[in-house]
Amino acid sequence: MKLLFVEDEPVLIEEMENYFSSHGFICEQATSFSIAEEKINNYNYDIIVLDITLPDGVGIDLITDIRERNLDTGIVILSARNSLSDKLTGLNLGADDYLTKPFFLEELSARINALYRRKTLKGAENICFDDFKIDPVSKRFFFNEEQIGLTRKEYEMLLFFVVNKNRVVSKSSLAEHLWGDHFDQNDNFDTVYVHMKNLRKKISCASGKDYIKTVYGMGYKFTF
Amino acid sequence: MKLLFVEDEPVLIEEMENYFSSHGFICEQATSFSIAEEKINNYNYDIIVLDITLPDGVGIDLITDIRERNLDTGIVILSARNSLSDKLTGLNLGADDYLTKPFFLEELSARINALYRRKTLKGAENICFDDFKIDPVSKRFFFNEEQIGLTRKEYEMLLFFVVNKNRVVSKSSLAEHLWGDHFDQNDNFDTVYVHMKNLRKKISCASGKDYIKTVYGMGYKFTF
DNA sequence: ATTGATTCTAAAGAAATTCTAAAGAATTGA
DNA sequence: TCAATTCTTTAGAATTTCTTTAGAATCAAT
Repeated sequence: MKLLFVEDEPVLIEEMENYFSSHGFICEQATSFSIAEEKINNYNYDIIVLDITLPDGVGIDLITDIRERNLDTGIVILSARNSLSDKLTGLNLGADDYLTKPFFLEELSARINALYRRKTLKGAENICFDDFKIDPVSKRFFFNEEQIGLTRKEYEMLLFFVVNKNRVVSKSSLAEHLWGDHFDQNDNFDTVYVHMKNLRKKISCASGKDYIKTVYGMGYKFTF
Repeated sequence: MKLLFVEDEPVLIEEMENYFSSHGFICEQATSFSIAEEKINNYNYDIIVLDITLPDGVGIDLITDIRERNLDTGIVILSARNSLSDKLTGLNLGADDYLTKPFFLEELSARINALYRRKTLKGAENICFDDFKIDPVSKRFFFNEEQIGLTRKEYEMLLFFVVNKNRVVSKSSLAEHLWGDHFDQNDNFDTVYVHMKNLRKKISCASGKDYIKTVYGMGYKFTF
């Protein structure tokens, strides 16, 4: 679950990142219009929290970029002005929700969670393969109705593999997905290896099969 | 897949080389106009990333050199934020894409991959010949839908042959393509021979045919 | 604070790939 | 034909990449 915060106030953006990353979201920041534009055009986010007053542009203009790129991205608008017209323009352009500054993080959280629920509930009730079932709402994983306890990283990893089934997933893109900005190219893949090991073990303990193949020098491939 | 980075900022060029070589590309650097010119006139690259502001010349002037030499080379221009006219001239002269500095490596990556896809598949999803199929996205090779596990060198070698089908490929250009700068003219071709052997074996094991003919004293020729 | 769970680091060992070297086969041209 | 050159093949050494383990650091909840 990847969020992007577009906001120029350093204190607020830090607070949001802190709060949501500690609540299990993978977070990225964009502190200006131009940064936001570049990120939006090159990545997919599940939800984007968008301040509409930015030093180098009007946040609302980003909404069309977002919608062009991915119809499924949730958009929450933040505005200092409690102006009805901004709100309406934003919602008309395709924002999903609106919040007036100042606000409590808990309120933003409630809205993001609601949006997340709407998004995940919409198409995908449960993801099933063989005797496995993934419930994206409760973030749980089952084998024959028996729950397999996964940690957050393991769950995110599995979901990424399932979404990219039958495709070779490079370690870099896996790491980028799991750690976002915070994974840097010079880091080694030690932690990726460890999480892989643990995830594989849990899956094969339950089913006896190994669904994730290693593609030497390329990455991993999940098939079912 | 061979890239050339033309860029005079040492930090940036190192970052780019790091990033892309760890993502499976073969990379070379040119830190000045003159070096770039020399390389472009003597080697072929799949994609050239070209900073247009260089200490000893204007990068745009290289575009015509590149186009004269090889119509198929992808060109991505890097430019400072304000110089719109440069970008337009570049695109008019035959660049394929441009990127404004500063940028995220991931963005450059997205564009290079897009260009690569456009180049290698030109519309079609996969490259096919006889009962073989190459999927350039996941870098896999199939015979009758059965995957043939190739190592990276074998895969790059095969792709080079397929791209140059019906043409005699010299060992030098093959080595040049596979090892770039790191292959030096005094090296012998022992490893080329070994990889050839292994690639041929895998192909003929699957199909019973030998697609790669030896042209004594010249090189190899791939036909189908 | 203490506990327990998760995540990360580091290092050793395994496995796959890549390269080296050397011997033998094929091709060329004198 | 035969020497020189070029290419093929093989075996194994070196290197790179991946797995596994154990324990340290971090985080979360009591």
